[in-house]
Amino acid sequence: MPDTPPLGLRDRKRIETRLRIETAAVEIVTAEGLDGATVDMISERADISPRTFFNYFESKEDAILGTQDMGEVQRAIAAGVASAETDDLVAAIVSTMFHIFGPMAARTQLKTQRMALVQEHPRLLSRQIHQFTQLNSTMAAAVVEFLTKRESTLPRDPEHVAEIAVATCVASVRIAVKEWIAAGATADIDSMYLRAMGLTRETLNTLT
Amino acid sequence: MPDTPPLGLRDRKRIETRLRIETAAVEIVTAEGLDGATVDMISERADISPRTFFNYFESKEDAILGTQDMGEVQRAIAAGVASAETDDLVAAIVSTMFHIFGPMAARTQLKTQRMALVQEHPRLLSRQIHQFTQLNSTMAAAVVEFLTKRESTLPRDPEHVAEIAVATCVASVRIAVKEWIAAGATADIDSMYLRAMGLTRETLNTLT
DNA sequence: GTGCATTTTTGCAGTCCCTGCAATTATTGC
DNA sequence: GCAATAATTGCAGGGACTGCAAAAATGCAC
Repeated sequence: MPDTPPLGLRDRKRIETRLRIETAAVEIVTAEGLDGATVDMISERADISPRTFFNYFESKEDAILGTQDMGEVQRAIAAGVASAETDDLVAAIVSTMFHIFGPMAARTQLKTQRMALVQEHPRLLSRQIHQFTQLNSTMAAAVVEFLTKRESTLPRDPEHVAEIAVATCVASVRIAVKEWIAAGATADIDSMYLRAMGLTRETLNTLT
Repeated sequence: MPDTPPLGLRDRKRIETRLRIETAAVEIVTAEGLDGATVDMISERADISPRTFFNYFESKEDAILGTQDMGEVQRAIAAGVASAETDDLVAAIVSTMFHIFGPMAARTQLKTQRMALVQEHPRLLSRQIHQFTQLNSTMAAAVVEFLTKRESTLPRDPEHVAEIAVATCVASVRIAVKEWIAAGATADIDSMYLRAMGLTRETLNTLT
């Protein structure tokens, strides 16, 4: 972790502008819908020229989703899963996800609105899923490590089983988050975690 | 299953035109890259006007992916899952997927090139995920119907459990298909089906 | 502060994707 | 052949996005 170097005025302005664009994008899309919001509108509210918009983001969708620094997150998740205290794989995966993403989801107006938009617009969801694709394989690798350490009998194809296991848990978390948003994003994070766990268990029950 | 009604000239031409567009799209993108291929080029090679292109496909990406009318597929899947002979939910989902998609996966030059393109261009992958998202919710609804009919004790949240169950099965099928392609797409479909079932079982075992 | 190098912002022209509309052409059932 | 229906097409236009070069802002010496 390199400590923050002192930012000059230039960099501070750049960060602030970026945030202004993200905020404007989320607000306008919330109000006007995904197709109703134009880059011109967003730029105007963010107080920049339309051309500058594309200096900050490659596409309208990217601005709405904001920027994810996935490298950091990936390392954290891998470490979290592999070093989980429990022997329960589901708990290891789900709790790690909440430990990593929970703090990021600290309720700012921006993040909450953004999550709602992702639920609402499939186009955004698929783009986000795509961003998360790399993350899934990282998680799968961590799960393999988890299994190698704890399970006396490994499944025949640890890697593939791990991928499916991750898919299952991620789906549960996604649903729990969706419910959380639908309920107004008021409940605390812990209850969302418990909900995701419960859903997974019920599903496993139903499938076996 | 309604037996094939005799197709008139009109319908035959439509099917043929659609195929011509898909082929032209894949060929040109293969040659020129995703951004180098324009709708105008594709239309010219397919011998239609650019405007007609958009009568067949919503977007350039859809033409490359060869998006079938998902409505048809969705109805088939819903019917397949709901009317499965088995009481095993996993078998119902996985076997329905293979029954619907198996025949579509017959190996052609077109399909092989298409799969390569999807690997190569993240944007196409993103779009494909989008298509699958719609399909997933249809399947989830069918699973709810399945559960309502067969299970004496329904889970507390049938819809959500169904979504997670579908995610799990779809992930298994995806892996089985990936293996199949990696192995040169030579083995028969049935072995792929058995593989997907086996993977799911192993995963459920590991998770519980 | 002043001057100079670097970075950022901006306008502009242009390409491409995609849509609605209305005219034209092709197929179908009679 | 003739009307009904469906497919194709051209056209006008909006919106996303890019390259380029001018203009403004910033950083850094002095």
